[in-house]
Order: sequence, then C-alpha cells, then structure tokens
Amino acid sequence: MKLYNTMTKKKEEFVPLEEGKVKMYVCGPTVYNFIHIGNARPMIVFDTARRYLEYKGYEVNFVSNFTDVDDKIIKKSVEEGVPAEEISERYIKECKKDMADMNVKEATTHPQATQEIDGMIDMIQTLMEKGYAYAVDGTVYFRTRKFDEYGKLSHKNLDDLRSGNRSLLVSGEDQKEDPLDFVLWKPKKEGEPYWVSPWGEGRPGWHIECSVMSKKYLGEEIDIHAGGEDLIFPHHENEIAQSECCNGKTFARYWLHNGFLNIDNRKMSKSLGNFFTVREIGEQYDLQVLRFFMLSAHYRSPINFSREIMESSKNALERIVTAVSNLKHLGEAAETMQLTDEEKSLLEEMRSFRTKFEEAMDDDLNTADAVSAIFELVKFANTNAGEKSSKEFVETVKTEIIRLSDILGLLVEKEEENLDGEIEKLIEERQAARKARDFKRADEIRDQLLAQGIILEDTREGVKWKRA
RNA sequence: GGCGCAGUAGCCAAGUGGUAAGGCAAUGGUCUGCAACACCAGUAUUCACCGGUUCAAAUCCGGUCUGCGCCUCCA
Repeated sequence: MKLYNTMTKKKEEFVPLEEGKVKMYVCGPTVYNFIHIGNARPMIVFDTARRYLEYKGYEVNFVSNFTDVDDKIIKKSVEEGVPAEEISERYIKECKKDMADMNVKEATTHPQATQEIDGMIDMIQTLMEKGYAYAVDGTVYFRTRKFDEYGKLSHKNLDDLRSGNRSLLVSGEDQKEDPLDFVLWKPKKEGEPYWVSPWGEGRPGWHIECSVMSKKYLGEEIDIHAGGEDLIFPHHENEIAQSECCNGKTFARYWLHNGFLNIDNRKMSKSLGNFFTVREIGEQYDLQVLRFFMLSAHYRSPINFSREIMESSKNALERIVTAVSNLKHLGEAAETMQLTDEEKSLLEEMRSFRTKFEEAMDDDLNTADAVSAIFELVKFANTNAGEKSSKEFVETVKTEIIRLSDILGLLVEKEEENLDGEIEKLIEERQAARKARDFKRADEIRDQLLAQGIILEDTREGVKWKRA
C-alpha cells in the first residue's frame, strides 16, 4: 500500500521496518477539557489506518499519548481550585468515553507525560552531553542550529524563518542563544506542578514528551508518526531534532498528517467561538455519523462541518444500515439453504467490490472511494437478494457489507433491542386493524408510535421498526 | 514577507493524460391501503477563468481570479 509521506511530499510504498509489524505513534490531545470534533479527526482517521493495516495482516503497535502537563491544564486547575492531576484524570476519562463512542480502538499503550518524566530528563541530559542543549537559569533549550537537518519535515529553511517572522526575533527570551531555539525544560512557577531535575525544579517542554514516549514504547526508529497538519511545525520538527540528535537514528519513516476540520470554512477555534465538542455532537447524533462524515472525504483534505452535512451523512449511513437489516430479515425468512448456480456466479461478481475497496485503501487510505465501494455493494445486495434467495447467499452478502464497514470502524449491524410490551401490543393491534382494512386506526397507531420516536415500516417480511 | 493547499452538478465528494465513481437532496415511474424501505429512469458535452503542450487534459505547463492553512499554543 502507498502512504503520502509529508517528509518526501510523495506517496510511497509502505514497507515496515520489521516484516508483518507496524510501529505507529499518534500525537494525542492535551487533556484540559472535553475533546472537540477537530481532535476527533486524527483519532478517527488514524484509527482507520490502523484497522486497515491490521486487516492487511500487520500486527500494529499503536501508541497515542495524553499530554497531561501543560499551561492550559494548570490554568483550569487554578480556575477550579483543584489539583492539575484531577483535571487531567477527569478529561482522560471523558476522552476515552468519546473515543469508545466513535468506535476508536484503544491504543496498545496510552502513555501519559507525567508518568514519563524520568525518561525526559534522561533524554535532555543526553542532548546536553552531546552539545545539542544548554541550560540558562533553570531553563534548558535545544540548540536548533546545531541540527543541520532542522526544517526537513516542514520544508522550511531557518533563514526564511528568521527574516520572515520578525516577532520570532523580537519576542522575549533573549537568554536564548538563537531565537529558533526551543524549550526542553522550564523552571516551575509558584503553585505549578514540578519535578526535580539536574537543572532545578520544573517541568518538561511539550515537544520532548512525544520523543520520549515514542522511544520508550516503540523504540528509537518507528514506522509511522502521525497527527494533525498543524503539528508539522514546530512540534514534529522539534521531535525529529530531539530524537535524531539523541539517538543518532531516523526517528520515523513515514509522517502522516490529517487536514483540518473547519466550521463555515474557517478553522475551528476558541477565539472564533465556532467549536463543538464531541460530547455535544453525540447528544444530537450517533457518533457513527460523525465517523462516517470524517471518512467521506480524504484525510488530507480540509473538511467543512455543518448541520446540513451531518444530516446528509446520517441518511447515507442509514442506507447501509437498512440494507444490512433487510438482509438479516431475508436470512431469517429464507426457505432454501444452498446456493444456486446463479447465486454462485453472483458471489463471484461480488468480489469486485472488495477489490475496489482494497485498491482505494491501498492508495493512501482513500476512504471516500472505499465508502463508495460499500455503497456499490449495498446496491448489489438490494438488487440481487430477495425472498427467493438462499440463506447462504443472503448471509454471505450481509457478512461482506459488515466486514468492509468494520474495516472503516463503521458499525452497521443494529443491535437487537426489545420493545416494551405496551408498544408490542400496539403494533399487534395495528396489524389486526390493517387486516380488517381499518386503516384509520392503523395510521393512528403509527402516528402515536412515531411521536414516541418509533418508525414503523410494513415490509413483505412483516412489520419492522426503528428508532427515529 | 516566506512556505503550502484547494476551486468537479443544489450540497458533499472521488477521479493526476484516454473521454466525469459514489452519497445526500429534488423529479418522474414501479411496489405499497397509505407511508417508509427498495428498485428503475433521467439529471455536469463538462471539471473557477485565460492561454499552451498533446492524436487526446478535470488531469501536464504558464498566467489570472477566488477561498483557506502554516510560519506563535493548537488535531
């Protein structure tokens, strides 16, 4: 399969370091609040990448961190008058709930920055010893210009950065040797969480966390490092500098970055007041709809979020769910078991959808095309499966739809749910009324149930219901 | 100022040289007591605009316009 590598700006054939295994690191959220739908994009996109790699037979060691020491967390803890730890623990829990609701698999390891401070101190010390870092008054800086390859990921050159951005030169910290140097360790301020280090009490800079956690759980050289496109510079650039200077090895071989999620064609941000949390969206929609929406475009393109598109996504996903549900009923009602010759050849034909699906995913995770393959399969199912179909045929087609959807993390099989007796009774009464051609009463009952959020559909296999 | 991305039907969106996938919405038809589901049909002679290369371009090259992002915490 091919993946677009930000480092080379090309789609490259993916070849893991170790055959059959993938070491993958995805930068996770800073846990100072509920995650927003922008945070959800890399989670969903790279979870899908992982699922597909697993489908291809790779054993994926998937690491995604929680940044639990940060200015924003400290700010929130001051506001609420509780320890920073309480804030981060709370939102890690909430984040995990949201991830589960979006059907994002748990990482192999979810490290937390505060649990890895020793490793950070070690790495900083090594960088000091090698001359890549220096300390001034309790702050440790990375000596950016000493790393020749700095800028190779974001394709920037240091002189452009200097001349292009005057504020960088002017801004504050004149104790730095060079304006481009960035912080590895910062001294504590009164009331802030801190750890003891050779440079005094303080806490790590943001970038060092990921370098250390990636190294500890995946090794010095990994296959895939991923995150939002805004992390390319400076975060990932700095990680590369730290890790490669410390370890003397290539840090990551493939750099994957997702595009942004916009609201009304503008970047979602607090200052614009245009952001939604995953939790809020979850109150209005099944989060499967959010997942479907995110997968309906290519992961590197920006996507625009709106209510209209959520409605459209909801209806589209419903089409797949309905098809699976119809196949299920057909399977239960099927009169014959064995495949007919005609069905055998139809199943041969059906393979083409999986082929299309795989070709799409092999081409830099083209989920939009993969989804369209599922829709073509749905159409195939709706057209070819009927009352006369054998049980085996119907089951095979159903399983195929579920299987392909599952690779994308989309759950399309509705869980069995029992209605309460009251409602069952009403449905039976309505059936009796219909039989007696008392359609007025029948419609009355249908409207009554609709008011309770239950939609009835009269199909050849009997009455079906679903939640509105 | 530097770097980069995008502009495909009402909406979303795939498609990087060979004659426009898929979905939503809307329309007509079949099915249905009605509705829903489903199916069928038609729906972009055309891919922001201008010019060029080519037998052939939405796809390549040059230019123009428009929108957006990064360069500072950010998914």
